[in-house]
Amino acid sequence: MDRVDRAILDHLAKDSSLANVDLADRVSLSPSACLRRVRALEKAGTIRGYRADIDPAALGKGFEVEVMVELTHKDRATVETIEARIADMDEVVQCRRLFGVPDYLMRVAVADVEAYEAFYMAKLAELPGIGRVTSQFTMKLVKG
Amino acid sequence: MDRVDRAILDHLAKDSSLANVDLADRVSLSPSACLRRVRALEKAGTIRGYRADIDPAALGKGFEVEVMVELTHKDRATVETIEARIADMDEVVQCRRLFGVPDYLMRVAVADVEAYEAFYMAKLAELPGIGRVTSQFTMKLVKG
DNA sequence: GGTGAAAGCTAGCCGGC
DNA sequence: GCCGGCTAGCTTTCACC
Repeated sequence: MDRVDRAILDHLAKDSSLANVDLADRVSLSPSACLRRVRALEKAGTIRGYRADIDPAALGKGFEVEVMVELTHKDRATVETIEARIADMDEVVQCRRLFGVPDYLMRVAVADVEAYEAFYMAKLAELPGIGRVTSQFTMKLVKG
Repeated sequence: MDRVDRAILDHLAKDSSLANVDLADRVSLSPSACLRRVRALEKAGTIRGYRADIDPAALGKGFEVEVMVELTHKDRATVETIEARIADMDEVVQCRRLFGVPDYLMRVAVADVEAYEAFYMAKLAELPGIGRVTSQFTMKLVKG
């Protein structure tokens, strides 16, 4: 893991459709040496895979909401039930259980406000042991 | 945008290193027809690009913290200064200004707890107009 | 780490439905 | 208008230096 490896990772993180010959050129290496490093990084698990970056709006997920959830009951059975059902919800992009308050921080992606309201009433509010739920819409994406 | 397009997006989102011939096979299309659809999706902006998925730990960013920030002063000058400086911080993976409380929700990635403490004291707490800051470590990534 | 040759893939052009 | 087959050109990938 040296300067060249980091340069390779940097380029591939931005654009993995880059041909190996071009990548080799940018990191000042021969194509074969470059490819060997890339394969080694894949094998070591440093490169976990290659993904297409899809516009969320095209999948009806252009509307993102940050949701903070607090529980009224935190017994094991309730927590396990909630988490299993959350993991099954297509609208939930990410969900983490925190150490402090709130208990859960999740990101929900749907088509629009109506879709969010439907999700909230039909799915989120129906979960057992759910207490205060705060849904936050982002005013500005400062970074990321 | 039909069933086949969605299948293509689904496959490429999971693994974009898939060769066009194999992708064509999985969506039951000829390679040429499949490639035409992929190029059309790229041109339309539905596929925004291709990225390598890098293990954060390999880049010294294996320790993630959710940070909620409230401001004491929300005048325009303060907000603009804060946001410009936050956008420049390598440790900040994502930062969004919310409509409600807290004012900012951000995700910070560093090597370990010590690195986070250093970031907190040297950079975050030094920003102008900063009020209550809550740093939350995630107990469990339920989804995402 | 670099060089060269073989295999594989992409991508444009054609006809067909 | 969209799909499938074919060929040309380039890229990946391997053995060897």
